[in-house]
Amino acid sequence: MAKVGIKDIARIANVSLATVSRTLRTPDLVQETTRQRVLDAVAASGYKPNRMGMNLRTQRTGNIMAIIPDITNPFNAGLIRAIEEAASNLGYAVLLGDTQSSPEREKQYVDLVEAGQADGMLYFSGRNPFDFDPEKPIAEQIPTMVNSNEELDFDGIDKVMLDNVQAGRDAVQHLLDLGHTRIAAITGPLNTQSAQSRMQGYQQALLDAGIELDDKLVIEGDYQIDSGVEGTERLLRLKTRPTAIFCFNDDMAIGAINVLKSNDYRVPEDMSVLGFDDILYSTYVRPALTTVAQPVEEIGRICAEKLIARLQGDESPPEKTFVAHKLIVRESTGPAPK
Amino acid sequence: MAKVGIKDIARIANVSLATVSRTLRTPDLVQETTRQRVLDAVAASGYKPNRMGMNLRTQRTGNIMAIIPDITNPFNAGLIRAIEEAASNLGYAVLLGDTQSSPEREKQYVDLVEAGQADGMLYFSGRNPFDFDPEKPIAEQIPTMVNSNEELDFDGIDKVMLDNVQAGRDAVQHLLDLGHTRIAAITGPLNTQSAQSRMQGYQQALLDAGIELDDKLVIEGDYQIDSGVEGTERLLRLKTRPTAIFCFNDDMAIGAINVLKSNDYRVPEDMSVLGFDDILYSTYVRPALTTVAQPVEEIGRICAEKLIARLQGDESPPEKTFVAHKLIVRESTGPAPK
DNA sequence: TTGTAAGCGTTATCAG
DNA sequence: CTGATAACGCTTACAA
Repeated sequence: MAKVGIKDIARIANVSLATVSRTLRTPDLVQETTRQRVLDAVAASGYKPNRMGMNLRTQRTGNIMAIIPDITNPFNAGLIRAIEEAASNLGYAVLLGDTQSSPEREKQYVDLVEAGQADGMLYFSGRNPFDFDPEKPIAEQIPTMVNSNEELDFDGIDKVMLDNVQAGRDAVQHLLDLGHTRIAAITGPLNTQSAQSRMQGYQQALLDAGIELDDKLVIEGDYQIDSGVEGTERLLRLKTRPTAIFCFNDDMAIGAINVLKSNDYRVPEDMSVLGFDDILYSTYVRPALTTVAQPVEEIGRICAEKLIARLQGDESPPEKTFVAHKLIVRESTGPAPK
Repeated sequence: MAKVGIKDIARIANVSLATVSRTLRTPDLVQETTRQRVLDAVAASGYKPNRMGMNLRTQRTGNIMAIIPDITNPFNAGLIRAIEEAASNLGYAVLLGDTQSSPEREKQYVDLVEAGQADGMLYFSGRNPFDFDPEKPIAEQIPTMVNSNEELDFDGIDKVMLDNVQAGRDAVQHLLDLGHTRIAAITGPLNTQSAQSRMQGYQQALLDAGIELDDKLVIEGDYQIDSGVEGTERLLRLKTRPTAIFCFNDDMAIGAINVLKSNDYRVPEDMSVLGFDDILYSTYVRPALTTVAQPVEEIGRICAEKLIARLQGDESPPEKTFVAHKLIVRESTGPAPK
């Protein structure tokens, strides 16, 4: 590309560099006729102010970085879309950091932000990538950020969270209400806060209902379809089988239903399956998935808007915003078999 | 964040700015003892070279931008993941531009690249966002780029493409082989090159088999689940119904199967359904989807590697790389009903 | 209203 | 092997 710079415009329009810059940034400060001359030159030459120069001078990039475990998970993809939408409306571009849950990759992307490649970041992991001094104020040691999905174990930053304990309770309560007593769980990785909390909700609901916990009915998954498949296969081998399976996300529930059908179980007549997230496909699976919906659009939007507000000078104390989950009853859950 | 700069390091290590920079970029040029002193200072202070300064000076950002219609489409998400993976291995970060197929958003992201926010771009749309002079060499008028998925109507850039005509033929031939003669198509948007080409393949296969084309059997979709739903509903209302539906992507096929089941059709006994893309969910839908697979991982990787090779000085003539599709027969297609 | 000039944080050139 | 210094392209005091 033939590079045309601010100097060229200045020469063509016969003004100084400053005037060109002002015409583009603060047109009011520039006389009508001069402004027009400059704009004409810009249009004629197709000049685009160079971001690198601009970024360095203004100390901002106009980028925010989203650090996320896996973009092929539809929940995450929806999140990114919502973020992208909100950010774009506010004049920011989104840098994507897909980490495949690798701590090294997480650190690597955080480094990029700390080096000024982005003005701030959205962090959807529970692993602390920083190495800060807990004695000193945290805000001064880390980049501007919002944390969501998986909660970090320190305060002093904005967080957008779901009440996963209550969500877990609600899910199990729905199954209890349908008369189930042997309720299995295929969890997420148990070193994540989301899975731990849902697990806690699961246990609380059962205990409150006077049902004894059974280790055999809890299987650790990894939020991927395959682990729903394997988990369900294991459950079906048990001498006393469950009558319902609470999967900690929809992907695993889809895997579960698949195995059940392959083995001639009717869902929900023989076995109820409950998911989590309410991804698009949950409506189209047969039977349609009963699931705990997370408000993806809202989460993504709030995250982006909150971060950008901070970048634009919002100094209010960091807060934890809770978003509401909602049980969506479709066809994959039904009364416990006799 | 307390900003520590190259100056601070220079002071602490008692060397000049230049030496600090050299220690980090070209350690070989620096004496062992000095190097150690600098590295110690860097480690102690947690110094990260500022990208903005670096970018401006070196005239590169280390970013590539991926401009894509919709990240929530699993095929696109897989593409982005593959790109991200390959780019990250080569030391590049990926800027995401989700355009929701809006021409304005496409232009907007291209502008960002032209302004130097990224070193090059991957462009997955068929709409020309440029305003170049066809007389002059194109390469000098547009940023370094690779085009894929939907083909742009000009040459002189690298492209990574599927043979959509042949893929369409193969899909229809599979249905013909099963004895189907009334084969419907739910297409993508007919202003896209991918849909046009698949359509062409569809027509060719039918004509070659001596089957007359029937406009009523062709319905324009938009690659979203809903349009598969609506398209199928329309087909079912026809006096003489088709016995097979070729959907131009898997999402629409999933929508189609859903409608069929709701209306008590057995798939594939009463109606065959064929998809395109081979997204992850196509294995888990019931019946599992017969589909034309695109090698997503390969496409993403090639795109990223090709672009980065260009950015690193590859001057070979632009080429069009073809990737191979593959018909994957699962359960959603079967012999035509009598 | 406009121009001059400093400076953002690097890297690269050129001496020493 | 190391240091001084210019330059990358832009914005923004400050001066005129």
